[in-house]
Amino acid sequence: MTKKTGSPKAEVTITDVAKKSGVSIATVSRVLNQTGRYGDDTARKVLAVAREIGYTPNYMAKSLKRKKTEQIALAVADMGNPVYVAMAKSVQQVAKAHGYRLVLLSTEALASEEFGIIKSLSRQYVDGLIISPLLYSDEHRELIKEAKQPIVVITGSESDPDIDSVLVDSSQGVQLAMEHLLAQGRSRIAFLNGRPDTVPGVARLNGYYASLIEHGLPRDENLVFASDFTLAGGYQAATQIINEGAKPDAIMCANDLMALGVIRYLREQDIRIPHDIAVVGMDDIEHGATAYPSLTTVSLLAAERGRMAAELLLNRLTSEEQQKPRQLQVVPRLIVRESSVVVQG
Amino acid sequence: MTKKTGSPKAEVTITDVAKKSGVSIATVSRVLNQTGRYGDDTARKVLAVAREIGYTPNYMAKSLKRKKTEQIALAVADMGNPVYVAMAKSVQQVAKAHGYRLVLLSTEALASEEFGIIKSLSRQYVDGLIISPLLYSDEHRELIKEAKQPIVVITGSESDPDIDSVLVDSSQGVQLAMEHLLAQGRSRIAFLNGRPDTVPGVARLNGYYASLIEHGLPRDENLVFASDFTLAGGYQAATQIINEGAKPDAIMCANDLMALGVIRYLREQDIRIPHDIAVVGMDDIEHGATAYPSLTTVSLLAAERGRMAAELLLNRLTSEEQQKPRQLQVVPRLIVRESSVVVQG
DNA sequence: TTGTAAGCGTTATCAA
DNA sequence: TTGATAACGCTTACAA
Repeated sequence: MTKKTGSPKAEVTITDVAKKSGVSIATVSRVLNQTGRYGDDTARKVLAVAREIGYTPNYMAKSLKRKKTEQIALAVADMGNPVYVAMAKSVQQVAKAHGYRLVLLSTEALASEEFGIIKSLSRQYVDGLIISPLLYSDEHRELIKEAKQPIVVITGSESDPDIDSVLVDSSQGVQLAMEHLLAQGRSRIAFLNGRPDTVPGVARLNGYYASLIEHGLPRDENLVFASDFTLAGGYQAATQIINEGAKPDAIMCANDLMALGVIRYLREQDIRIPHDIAVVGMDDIEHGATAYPSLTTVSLLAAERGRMAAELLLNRLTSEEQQKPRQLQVVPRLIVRESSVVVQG
Repeated sequence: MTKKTGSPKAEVTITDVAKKSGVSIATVSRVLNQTGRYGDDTARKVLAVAREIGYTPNYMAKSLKRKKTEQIALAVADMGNPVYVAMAKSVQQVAKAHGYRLVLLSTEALASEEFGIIKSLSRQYVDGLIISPLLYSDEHRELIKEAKQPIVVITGSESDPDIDSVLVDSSQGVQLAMEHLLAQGRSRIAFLNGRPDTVPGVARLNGYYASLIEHGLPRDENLVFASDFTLAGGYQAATQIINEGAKPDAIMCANDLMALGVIRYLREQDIRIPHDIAVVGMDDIEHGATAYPSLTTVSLLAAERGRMAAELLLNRLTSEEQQKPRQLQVVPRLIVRESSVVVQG
């Protein structure tokens, strides 16, 4: 009997193991899952046969029956943003500690993808989902409530009492940074937003306006810019900010990636940071600390939020009793580095 | 009839739809999948009912029957490394174009995770896998050949003719960079490796030694360092390189992330780059172009390799005829930026 | 055009 | 301690 190379390898099932070891499939199942009772000899035999013929369980069948996959998913807008990677890492830790695996889903900032994931969660083969949606409309919320699997949302400050959420008020974060900039004597502060039609986009812009009002500063639309939440987006927007003559003495960026792009452009133009223009970001990604000059930023505690969300979700998944939805909150923290304070001397 | 809030939502199945619309489950299936023949009226009715009672297919059952999930997985060592993100993005594009979804798996540089993924691929609920393993032992290869689902490996130059692979000789890449540094008049070139027990670690170190030999340079073990393939790893190693008195005039880093960490430390110490020490990385991540000074690097065409691997895999998945395994290769490219050439004037 | 029924590979209940 | 057997929710011959 020869094995035809390249032919689709036949699936060896629990039935094969049962036949070859002369027991019933029920017994094989019990031995393999160490459930119920079975004899020592039987176990040895079954295990040996299973190894010999290369049995490997079919998880499709298994989870169809058990109604669980022991996997959770994390859906974020852009894996290219280190802040989401940091979040993913802490989610993965928690998941692993509970015997769950993490599946990463990148929506590429597409609302359609977000919808798709929520709508047919079972297609992801997971028991639950953590999602940090870029868009969070009523429709999103409706879908989330109707979902058959537990979902935890990581988002801004607008919470829905019926949805498990981990919140952070990034508008407040922007205000923190604005205070700082103002305290440093900056007065023409430009705001570089990411996509303004997104949850973070809206919140951060609002924070900017709120600061202006609080400090009795004029609202100058010529100082407001928008681009993508990316390095390239920041770089590209910087060319605009500089060349359209807005003449700011500081640029408040909606995230670190953009801020890094801005720094790059300013440096290329020999504009001194922070002397000529101060730059502040948001998210506290590792590259910010490493940049030159190092980037002042506002931490939104991504890792912490990931951990909280994961614990919330796993608690839902593993605990028996029905608990009502919970909203957890985290508060932004300002991290001052070189890009915003002029060193005298 | 009241809906008990918070109670586990009951799964609505194809049977419910069938009952409520007064047809058989077979018909429902046909309508929902637009397969076989069915009457227009029936279709309308079924669709309406399905929507009304919120039917959503159970993918577990579906793929148990059909033996396909229309998903593929990409397993990489560290999602925190932008080079893998770039790779993931191009894989995702190809996958999407073929109607497949991409599931991201991060092994956190753990060999055990890599093994686990290959061994029980069915647990990932995917039809195929692309893996860029940090370790690639005989055992890895054995497992890959025995796998029931197609696997494509993205790795160095040591190919196995029985395994679909996308290769790049990073040793050659290091040599390219070394030529460049030597041409710039550097003579005490330190090598900062990542984990030396990994595929890239071994290859890159070999490239370094090969260059030395080729140019008749002495092999000085005091110039060889190793750390993690991360930003923090690079930073930490730089403190060693500088403080242990190796006195190099250039540092060849095994990847960009490490190089960025090195640059950070050198700058903190007011060591001029490239004047005092030139720095070169490898991978060509976006942050390298943005760094200060911008980073000379060697592109290993990550995006390109991702695309090739994805196409190879999807071809396996969708084409009927059995083809024999293929090995594709890509060649490294030097990208010269500020960190390695002194500008005169 | 539709329905019946046989699986897909498991787990789990119930007898033996 | 073990074995039949009925699900799990779906697709797909085969019949009607």
